Amino acid sequence: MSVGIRHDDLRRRNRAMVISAVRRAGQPSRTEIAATTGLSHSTISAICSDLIQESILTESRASEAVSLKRGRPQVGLGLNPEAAAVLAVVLSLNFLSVAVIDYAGQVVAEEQRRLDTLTMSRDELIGECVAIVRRRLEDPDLDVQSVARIALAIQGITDSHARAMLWSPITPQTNIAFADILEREFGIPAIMENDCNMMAVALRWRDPDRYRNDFIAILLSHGIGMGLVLKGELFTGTHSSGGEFGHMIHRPGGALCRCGRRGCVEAYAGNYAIWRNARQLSENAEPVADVSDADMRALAARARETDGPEREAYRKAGEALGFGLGSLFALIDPAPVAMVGASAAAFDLIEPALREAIAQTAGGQHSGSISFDTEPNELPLIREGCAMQALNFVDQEIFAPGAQGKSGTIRKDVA
Amino acid sequence: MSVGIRHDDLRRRNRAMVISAVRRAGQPSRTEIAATTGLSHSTISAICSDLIQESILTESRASEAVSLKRGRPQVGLGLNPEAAAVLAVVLSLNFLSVAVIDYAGQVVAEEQRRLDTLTMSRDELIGECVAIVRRRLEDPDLDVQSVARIALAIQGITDSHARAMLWSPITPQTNIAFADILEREFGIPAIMENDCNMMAVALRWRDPDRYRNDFIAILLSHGIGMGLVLKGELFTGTHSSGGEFGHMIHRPGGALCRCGRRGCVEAYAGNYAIWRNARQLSENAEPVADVSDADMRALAARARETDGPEREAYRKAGEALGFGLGSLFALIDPAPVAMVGASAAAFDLIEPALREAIAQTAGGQHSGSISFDTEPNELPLIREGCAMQALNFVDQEIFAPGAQGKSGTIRKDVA
DNA sequence: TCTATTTTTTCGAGCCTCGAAAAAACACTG
DNA sequence: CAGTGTTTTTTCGAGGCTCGAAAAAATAGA
Repeated sequence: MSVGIRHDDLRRRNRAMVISAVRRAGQPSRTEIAATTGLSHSTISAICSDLIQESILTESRASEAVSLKRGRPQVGLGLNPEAAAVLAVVLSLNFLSVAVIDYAGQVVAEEQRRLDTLTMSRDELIGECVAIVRRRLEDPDLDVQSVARIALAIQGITDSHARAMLWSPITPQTNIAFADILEREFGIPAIMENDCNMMAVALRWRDPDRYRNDFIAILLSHGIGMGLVLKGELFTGTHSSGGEFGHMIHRPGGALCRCGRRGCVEAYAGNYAIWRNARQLSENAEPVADVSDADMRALAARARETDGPEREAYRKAGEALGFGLGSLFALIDPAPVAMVGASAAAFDLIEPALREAIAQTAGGQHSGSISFDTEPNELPLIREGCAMQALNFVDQEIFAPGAQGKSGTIRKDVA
Repeated sequence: MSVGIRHDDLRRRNRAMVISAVRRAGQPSRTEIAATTGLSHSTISAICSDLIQESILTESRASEAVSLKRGRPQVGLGLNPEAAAVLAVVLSLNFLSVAVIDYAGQVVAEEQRRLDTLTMSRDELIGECVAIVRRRLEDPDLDVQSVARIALAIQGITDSHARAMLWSPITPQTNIAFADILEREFGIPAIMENDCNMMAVALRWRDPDRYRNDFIAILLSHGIGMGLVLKGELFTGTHSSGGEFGHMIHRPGGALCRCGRRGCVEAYAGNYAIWRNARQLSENAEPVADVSDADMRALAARARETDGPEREAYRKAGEALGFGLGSLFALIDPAPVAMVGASAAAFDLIEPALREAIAQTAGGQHSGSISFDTEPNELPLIREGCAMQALNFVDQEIFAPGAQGKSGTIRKDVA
């Protein structure tokens, strides 16, 4: 069962709260931090003075704008960019990218690389990931000592401990424990995340007003993915990254899905499915491996022009997404939705049928109030989410325990 | 955002841990509690001595069995049955029941009553609930002062704050704030729970080995309901009790559901749907209001005898449940399932088609390892769950803060 | 320069948990 | 039956943490 609270946990947790308050607010004063955390001014003062001593926070004498008030001006506190750095690695179809992000969240270096992920061997794939990380770590401008975390996001299913890729559409390989591999290779804590989950994390940082405690990020791409935040927490399955919205069943025994099964939402709404329907191929036709963004754009253009099979294909996609969302809403209640990925640019073609379908489901009672946002470019989102997830780890697990907390970590390992 | 930890929270939380350790373990010694909570012996000793002083725990000199060891014998600690009492009220179709449960979890009194919920007016329905509670509270054997919580479970949708029934199949009335009504009437904290959620809570208390952190309880009755526990927490929707598994879409535009929509899982697997299919009525036929348990048993008997429309009706039910579970498993990964309710007695007729359907879904890869338990009688489960939920509230919210904690509660109200 | 105002730090009080040692309560042994 | 060993529980002082109140610091306005 859950464990009792030790006395030393208290400081650790409150330090964590202060750090995350600073990360969220940007340049808050001690007074503002006290207000948002509910802790007393004296406690905040003590914690902040520790954190500054440890070079985690910096005083940014940010009197500038706000000095309209009388009284002693507030001193803004900021994250010290040099306190740490993290690496965000994103592996997607035929594409590998890495970014080095400082502790304040700014990108300080990046590198991108085209690969042929579908045909690479297991060792080649791992080798490329290790190599791109190594090149960044060998950058003379980077203090390797400061790199505190590597986060790797991949399209596909990861395990719930965020250690391994279990399955991915971008490679025939399965069960690659990327997190363990990178940790062993570089001696830096690493984590393996699902791409759609990272999209959701990033959306929350980008627009916390809209994407607060409960929302859905759906990736409309070659396949269909989902990142789900419920009650302020990233939702994951019990064993895997979960949230395989694309493989909920839309029509039992229906169209052939890339996963080999039939009737999945993806088999109607994935790019290959839209392509297949637009071409008026059989629902049993083998899904094509890839459809270029240009081809999809052409398809969408044609659908907008004439009421032919292309438009019908998008309609079917909308219907599948709508009934899928309806079933999802039956479970979790309606929530704001972000449509991400190339096909989000064609959401105008998808939306009517989608809304019509939702209206026929349990979520339908609020179908008018459900709002959709679109964001055609998923890669920056995934990278941002990755970076925030990694920085969050540094905040909570490395800096919150503090210097003597390290002995605490060791004790935990021993126990 | 989440709030910092005050110093006084520490004691409150650790008291809560001790209380829940005792509730779980039955008669643990101080040493055992120290082991399960991870707190030091001295802390446990201090907390226990407080709790005994406050008559929340009792020392039960339970040397009896375990005195095979040398050394000072352990002193068992138990919950003091007289420390408090709770009321568990269960409102289901044409049936209202209440039980008084002491702090140790034993039923000390109960009352049941037949009603005609479908035709009762709003005031009559509320009146019956208030009256049955009042009769229990007026029982001279009961110390009214000790009643610390009323939990009311109802078939249907409740709100996520557990205050009101939003919609229920047992009555045409909607939006009844039962929790507020009972609180105002009796001045006792009350809560409004969903019946299936309470089933899940009870299952976990009954068999914590099987129903630990992730599992599903499905009610097979006139309608189809679900209680879901994920990561050790009862899963609820963002606005409502959520988990409306029965209204996930099985076949878009399909059979007419009791909710007025089409193609819901329930429209194939609810008693009325099985009845409708067994009678070979149209899928558009209006759902009947109720099918007696005897009729359903006769249906099942006939389905076991001959391969006619009855058997086919159960097959369709299994198929709908299977594809529904498959979609659910796509979202949360497979988990143990308990089939509860009268139709669980016919699970032998449902299971083959259910497993066949699951095998065609994303959850299918583990379809062999998914295990189903059946429990035909839902009412005792719901009442148990209600009682545990109420007792848990008393543990966490009343006894954990302790005597001076009450000022804390007041301060919270003010803030 | 003085005053009012707001932010931040300082300081002592009050709790809480912990480890070590002591006390308690028994079984076993000769 | 007294002495010894063992295990559980309590006691006690040390060390931390947060809090409120008061003091100090830093500025705008008069």
